[in-house]
Amino acid sequence: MDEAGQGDRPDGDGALFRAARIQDVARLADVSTATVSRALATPERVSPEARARVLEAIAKTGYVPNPAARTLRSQKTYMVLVVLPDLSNTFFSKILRGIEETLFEAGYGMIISDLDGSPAKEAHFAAFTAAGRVDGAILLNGHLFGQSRDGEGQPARITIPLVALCEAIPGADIPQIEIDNRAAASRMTQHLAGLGHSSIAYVSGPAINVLERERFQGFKEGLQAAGLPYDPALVIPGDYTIEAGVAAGERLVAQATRPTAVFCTSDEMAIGLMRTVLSAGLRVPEDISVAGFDDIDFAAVAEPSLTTIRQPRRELGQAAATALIDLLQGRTTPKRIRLETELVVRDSVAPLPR
Amino acid sequence: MDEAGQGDRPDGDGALFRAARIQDVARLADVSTATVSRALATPERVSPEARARVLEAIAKTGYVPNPAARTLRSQKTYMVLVVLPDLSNTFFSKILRGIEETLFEAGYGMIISDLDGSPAKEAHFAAFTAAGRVDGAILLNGHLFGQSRDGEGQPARITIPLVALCEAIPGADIPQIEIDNRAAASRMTQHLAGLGHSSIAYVSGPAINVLERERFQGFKEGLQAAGLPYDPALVIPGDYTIEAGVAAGERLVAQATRPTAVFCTSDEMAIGLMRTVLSAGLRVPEDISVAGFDDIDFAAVAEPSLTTIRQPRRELGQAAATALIDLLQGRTTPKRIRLETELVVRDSVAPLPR
DNA sequence: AAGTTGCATGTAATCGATTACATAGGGCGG
DNA sequence: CCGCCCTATGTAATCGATTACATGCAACTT
Repeated sequence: MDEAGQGDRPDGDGALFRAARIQDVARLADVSTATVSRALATPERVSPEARARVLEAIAKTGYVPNPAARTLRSQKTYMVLVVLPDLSNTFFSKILRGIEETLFEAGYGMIISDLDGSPAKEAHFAAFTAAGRVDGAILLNGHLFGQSRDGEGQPARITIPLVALCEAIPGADIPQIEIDNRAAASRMTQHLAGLGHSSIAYVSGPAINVLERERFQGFKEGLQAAGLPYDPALVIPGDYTIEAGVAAGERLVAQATRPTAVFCTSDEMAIGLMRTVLSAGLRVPEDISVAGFDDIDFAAVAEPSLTTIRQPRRELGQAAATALIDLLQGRTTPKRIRLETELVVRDSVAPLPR
Repeated sequence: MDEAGQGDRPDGDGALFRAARIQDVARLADVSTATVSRALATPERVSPEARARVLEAIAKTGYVPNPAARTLRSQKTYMVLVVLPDLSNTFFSKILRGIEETLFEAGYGMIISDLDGSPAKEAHFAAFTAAGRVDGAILLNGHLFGQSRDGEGQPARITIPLVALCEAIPGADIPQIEIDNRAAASRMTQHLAGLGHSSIAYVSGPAINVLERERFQGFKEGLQAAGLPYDPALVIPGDYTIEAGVAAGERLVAQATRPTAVFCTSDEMAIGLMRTVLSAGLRVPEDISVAGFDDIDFAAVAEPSLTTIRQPRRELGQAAATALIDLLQGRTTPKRIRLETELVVRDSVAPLPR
């Protein structure tokens, strides 16, 4: 054994505490460190007796393998990087929870990077992955490291498994987990049209965004399916934020002739927009119907409650984590996973009054 | 398809790509690995010439120090654990952003643990810190590892620096970063009373919660300062969620005699409550004034917009991260940091009509 | 009975940095 | 001119696990 009482457990005398190492466990169980390691990693390759002694010694010492040492040797970190554009956005945080849950169950930890639109951070995290700090990454930001959103620039040389979540990354040969944005947008558009609305405004996301492109496509398809013409004048630019919704609302109330329905491509925008048009004295849905997208928690308690498209956010996170874990553990995973959305009908949309 | 293609260096010859190690840099700069290490960690202890050669070699090779090796030897991870009760809650996610920002600037990474009320996860993360996976932790959950919220149980032996954020941890000798919940609640109560309300309901947080205790105390103090009696019948139990607000609202509308104002201790509850009372045909604020707490983004666009207490969430996160970094780097930090809140007057509260 | 196979285990190399200690050389005081 | 100190640098130990390889032994084959 070590000097005097080896590391001295404090339970009792308050001596200095030193975490147990594999060596301590090995000594206590009267086996080699190799056997301890095997008892944990590949129990079937160790005799039941040895295993029992090892487990007992581990329980007694409170041994926890040192992750740095383990990583250094095995080149595995059991850490996953999650890259997202805005941590403070409700939409992402529920997805994160799904990710975290699943990773946790599989024994992985999660490191979060809020890019915040900063190229410096992006470079940093690219180096991060290159340095072997994580085994894999889930990208929620719609583009690869070092590449701008429109696909320009050299993607950094990342050699670890990646998974794209929500925003598909065009041209990247990695699994994509998403919803069918086009179909969902089309469905909502047809829902509005089916209620008699023929003048439907569309509040967009950022133009470069993949989601936006798909939803916009879906919007146009929906119009077409309903036999309505597409009028570019009814497209109001937005960026998914509450403020953008407020701005869009101001633009609407200022107009002489107004659409009878507005399809906002995020609930935040829908809520901001409703707020503005209500303040201007219009009624929702009597004077104007408003639809959202995402079904965030506040959609159900907005005033009026918001008709929207529900995205299974938690499940999206879980699916992405599962896909990544599959890759990390050498299994295969589908290149594209699409989860179902749901049209949630509430009070902010009404039939066009006669 | 892994071999041959993936893993080999695209720039040029297609030789196998292997991340540069300190050895490679040392060779290229014609110095020892010790000098490379010193050139990075303590540049002033290396001659300018050697430093220049090292930096050049690093640029050329794209060398990034292997964190596992560094950690193993130096016992520093440059990682911070953030423990929080609910990742999907808007309130926390904005705080997280403040934390992440500050940690990032100081060269630290962030690992997030969403406890989700699970003791198993808690044990896991306690082991996590014990295993030296992080240098320090920020606790947003109001209690120490292994200790239930009411302070029972042995706190796990955590030997790394900790900081408590938002929810002070009674009895723990660690820096606490928070707002003055009592003063803020008292202020809001007096605001309501000052508008003529003498029957003010209070929708509480979870009873065991430290925030709740302080806010409740502040509520009672505010009543007293305004010369109003405290009536236990006007206290409605809640837990900060939208659903709790909805439930509280249902309870209110069912009552024969109603208070003229309601102070909800979270914006989520206020919004849920408003929704319910509005649906029941009451008007806010004409029939009943509603106040919230936190000033989340949706407070400003609620219908009506919500009078509330603004917590500087981003700054809280930044302050906690700064305090922790100070501790990690051997500096001292105040035991208690209190950030200012602000009473935000909007439309959900009105003077008591004559 | 000799040879083969395979299991359980131990020995020691290894991962890639940091850092304690050793050493060489240059400047300076006496 | 000698010795001392200080600076810059190199050598090698070290962090704590995993794992390639070696070994001993029992069981099984022929």
